[in-house]
Amino acid sequence: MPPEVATALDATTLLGWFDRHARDLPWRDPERTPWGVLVSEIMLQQTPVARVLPVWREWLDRWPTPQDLAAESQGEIVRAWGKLGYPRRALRLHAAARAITEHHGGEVPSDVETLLALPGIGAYTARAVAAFAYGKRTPVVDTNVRRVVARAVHGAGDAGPPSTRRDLDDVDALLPEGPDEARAARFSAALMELGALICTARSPRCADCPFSASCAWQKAGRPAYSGPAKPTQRYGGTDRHVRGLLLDVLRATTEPVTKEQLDVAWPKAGQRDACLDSLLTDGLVEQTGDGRFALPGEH
DNA sequence: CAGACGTGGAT
DNA sequence: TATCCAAGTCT
Repeated sequence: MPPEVATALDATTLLGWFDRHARDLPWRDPERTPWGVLVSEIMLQQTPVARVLPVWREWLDRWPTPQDLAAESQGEIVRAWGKLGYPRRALRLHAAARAITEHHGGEVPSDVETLLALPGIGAYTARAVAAFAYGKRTPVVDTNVRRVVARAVHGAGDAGPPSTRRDLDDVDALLPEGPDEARAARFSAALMELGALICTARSPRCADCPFSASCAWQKAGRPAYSGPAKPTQRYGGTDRHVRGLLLDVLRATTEPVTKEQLDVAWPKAGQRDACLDSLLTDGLVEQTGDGRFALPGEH
C-alpha cells in the first residue's frame, strides 16, 4: 500500500466533523430524488440557503418530477421563482426539465458531460449533481471549497480569481481514493459545509475548525488576502435593479399590464425601456397581442 | 476573461 | 448608511 500523502484536509477527520455538524437540509435527505438535488443546486447559485428553503419545498411539492415542471408554463415558473434573484435561472431550469423529459427518459443524467450540456448547468452544478445525487467521485468546486483550499492548502487568506481547470485539479487531489465513490462524494459535501459554517469569508471560526493544527493559513499566521482586488458590486440604480422592479410589477398580477403601469416602476425612461427590451430578449417578459406586457405564457 | 445578471441579511 | 457577500452561468 502506498504511503498516504500528507494533506492539510484529511478525509477521515473531515468526514467525522461532517457527521457531527452537518446541517439537516432537505436536499440531503436520503429520500430526496436527483431532481430534488438538481433544483436545489440551481436555486442555491449565488443565493443563501435560508432563502432557498421555502421555495425549494414549494417547487418539489408542485413539480415533483422533471416532467411536471416541463408541462408548466414559463410564466408560472418565473412567478413561483419569486424573489430568489437571477430569474433567468428559472427559465433555464424549465428548459433543462424539458430536455430531461424529451431526451433523457425523464431521468436526471448522472454523468458530468451530459449534465454540462443542459441549460443553466455549469462546471459546479454538473459535478454537484453527479456527486450529491448519484454518489460519484468528482471534484465539486464552489466558492466555499475554493476558499477552504486557498487557506488550508495554500496558506492564502482567500481564494484568488477562479480558474476552472486549476481549481478542479486542486480539489481532485484532495478527494479520497478507492472503490467507495460515495465516500468521496460525501467528502465533497463536507468540504463545502466546512466553508459554509467554519471557514467563512468574513469571520472564520478557526477555534472550532478540525484542521486548525494542519491548516497552512494558520501556520502562516493567517495573512490577509493579497491577491488582486475583487470588483465591488453595486445594485441600486443598475439595470439589474430596474429589471427586478419591472418583473416585480408583473409577478404581482396575473393579467397583462400596460406600458404605463410599468413606467411607474422606475423614473428614468431610457434605462427603463432598455431594461424592458432586455427582459423581452431574455424571454422573461412577453408582449401580448394588444400591446400589453406579461410574464411569458408559453407552454 | 471581464462583466452582466437579483436580492436581502449581516456587519 | 455603506459594503460585503451568498452552493455560478453565460457571453
